[in-house]
Amino acid sequence: MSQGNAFYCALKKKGLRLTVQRKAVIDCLAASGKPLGAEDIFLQIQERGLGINLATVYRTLDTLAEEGLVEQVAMDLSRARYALCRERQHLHHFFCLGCGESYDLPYCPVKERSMEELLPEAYTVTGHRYEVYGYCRRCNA
Amino acid sequence: MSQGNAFYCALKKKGLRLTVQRKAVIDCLAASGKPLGAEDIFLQIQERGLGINLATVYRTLDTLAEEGLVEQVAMDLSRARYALCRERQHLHHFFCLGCGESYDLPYCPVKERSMEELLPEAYTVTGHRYEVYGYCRRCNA
DNA sequence: GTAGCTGCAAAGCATTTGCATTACT
DNA sequence: AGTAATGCAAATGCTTTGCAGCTAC
Repeated sequence: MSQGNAFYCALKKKGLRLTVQRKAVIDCLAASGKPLGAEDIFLQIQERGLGINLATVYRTLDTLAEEGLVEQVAMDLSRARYALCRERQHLHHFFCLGCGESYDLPYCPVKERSMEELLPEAYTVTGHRYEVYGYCRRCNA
Repeated sequence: MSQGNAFYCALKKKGLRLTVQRKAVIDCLAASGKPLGAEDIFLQIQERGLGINLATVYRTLDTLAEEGLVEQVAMDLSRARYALCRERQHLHHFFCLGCGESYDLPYCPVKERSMEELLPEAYTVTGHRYEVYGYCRRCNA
């Protein structure tokens, strides 16, 4: 409820309905510090006592992604993970291969060096993905 | 046969058998400029008249990936793509959303700036992913 | 000769879809 | 009221697996 408010508004502005299920998905992603898979979201919502269908979670994530409110993360190629998009900073993560936690990377390669100087002429860049893998402090012990 | 030779040797060195099917998969990836999915590889090998089973393609790609000879590419999260690893330069790609072609990126964010200066202390980096999406010259018209 | 591979067919999962019902606006 | 969204269950599609037969070494 708290942090998700901006996302509620964004949905309404786009003419989409603000349902209990959509709120729940947004809240869940907002509460979690790390990217979540559809099943994770489904289970967490159920734990909170709210009923929701897995198919609805998938459809909601699809919708949010289309509206640019959520982004797919490649961390684990065998299942899609999603994270809320933040306004100013890009979504770049460090993933701990030990505990699975993720931490924000305060660095975006595309921001630092313009793509134009790296690509042939007449190419257009519309997006990018940048993720780093390794072990966090705790798991290094 | 041509470019894949180094990969044949690598397999043998690791005590793995050099079968017709494994050669075919390596050759296919070496011949293609862009990352391929298992099905792509399967079809291309069949077109060349060689028989192979899809399951074998998957198993071969798994094996090659375990040995560090092949890398999964995140381009399309709905199906895994693979590319041969090259010795010196990292695997970073620009993907054209129009025609699906991929072009090598002559730039690696991790090489340019050491990760240590960007991450908290006692973190270890073992790998990363960096991919750029957009439109190539031809598709921009 | 023998362990490692392959082929085949069936199983496993994540994700999607069709359709009737429900509930935002 | 009307339409978009949900639930349910079945379908889809990529990927994996068990097992018997084959083959590289």
